[in-house]
Amino acid sequence: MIKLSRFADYAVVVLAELSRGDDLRLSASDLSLRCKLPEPTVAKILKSLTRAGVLSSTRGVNGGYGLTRRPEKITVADIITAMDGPISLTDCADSRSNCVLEGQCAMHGRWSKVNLAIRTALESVTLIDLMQTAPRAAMQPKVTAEEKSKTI
Amino acid sequence: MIKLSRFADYAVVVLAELSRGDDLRLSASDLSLRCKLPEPTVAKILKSLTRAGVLSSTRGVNGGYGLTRRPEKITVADIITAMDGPISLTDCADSRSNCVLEGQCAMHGRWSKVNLAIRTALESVTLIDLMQTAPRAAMQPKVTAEEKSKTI
DNA sequence: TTATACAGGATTTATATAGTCCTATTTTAG
DNA sequence: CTAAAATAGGACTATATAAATCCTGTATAA
Repeated sequence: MIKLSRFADYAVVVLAELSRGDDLRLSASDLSLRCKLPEPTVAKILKSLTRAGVLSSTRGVNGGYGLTRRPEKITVADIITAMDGPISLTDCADSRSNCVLEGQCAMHGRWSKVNLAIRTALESVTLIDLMQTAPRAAMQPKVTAEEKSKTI
Repeated sequence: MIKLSRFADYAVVVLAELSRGDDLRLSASDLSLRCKLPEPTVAKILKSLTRAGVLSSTRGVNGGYGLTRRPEKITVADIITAMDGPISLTDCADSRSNCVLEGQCAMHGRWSKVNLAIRTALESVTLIDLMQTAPRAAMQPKVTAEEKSKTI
């Protein structure tokens, strides 16, 4: 299905918040509050974005996350790749899951044109483009952070 | 997730078979045999493609399916739309599921650039393009038609 | 040296896809 | 006129994937 994963959508919201620039570094719990998204989920997203090199992290007291480059240099392709792995319409079939190189199996051969077209499309839109059209709301999670913390 | 649905992949295989042009019309069972895909699945795909106007159908004895236009006029976007519905990274959130018009809700506004870019990319590749790179094999279904028909 | 905050993995839960099957309708052949 | 062949459409079930949570470990600064 050609659908955005919920994580990728959340990631945009989180990155948009970090792009506002009022604070240089924000912790996972800060971002959870500001974006109104569940903290465990936000934490997971931040880790993925850090591993992908989109964010840098600082441990310890007053630690947190910050962008490694300016928002106009962060593309939708970067974000989706960070959250869901390489952008490819087909994850190579069955047993030969070590098929990473394109042009090696029939599937990749057949769909490589399409994959390239999609990647190019996603690389052409940046975080700035996404921020200009809308403020900061995301697909709502099934249970929000607030509801969850209302423990009797 | 930006992944092709299995149905969309199967559809390409089936359409490729119909594009060979040796026979004008082929039945669901014919296509199932030729493409080595389970018949119920093939039947379902053919129905969807017919409803979408990519195929025409004829009922009754000697009936079957045929292309409504030449393969170079059938785009990947046509096929994916037929199988999985409109190409949009976000199916509009929650309750307001009757939000069909873009620009009406924040989600669509935010992602409309990306949706457009992807649609354009998928419209630029035709069935002919897919056929030239690879012959006719698809992601394998978990249980193949042959195995299933080996009923003791 | 203790509290804070990130790192990474394991596990459960929910959702959406894939696959199958059943009944109705249409059409041609005999 | 009847029977067989073929599509139309929808309902149901199982399964795979994604989402969400939780737990343990490690680094850092006050």
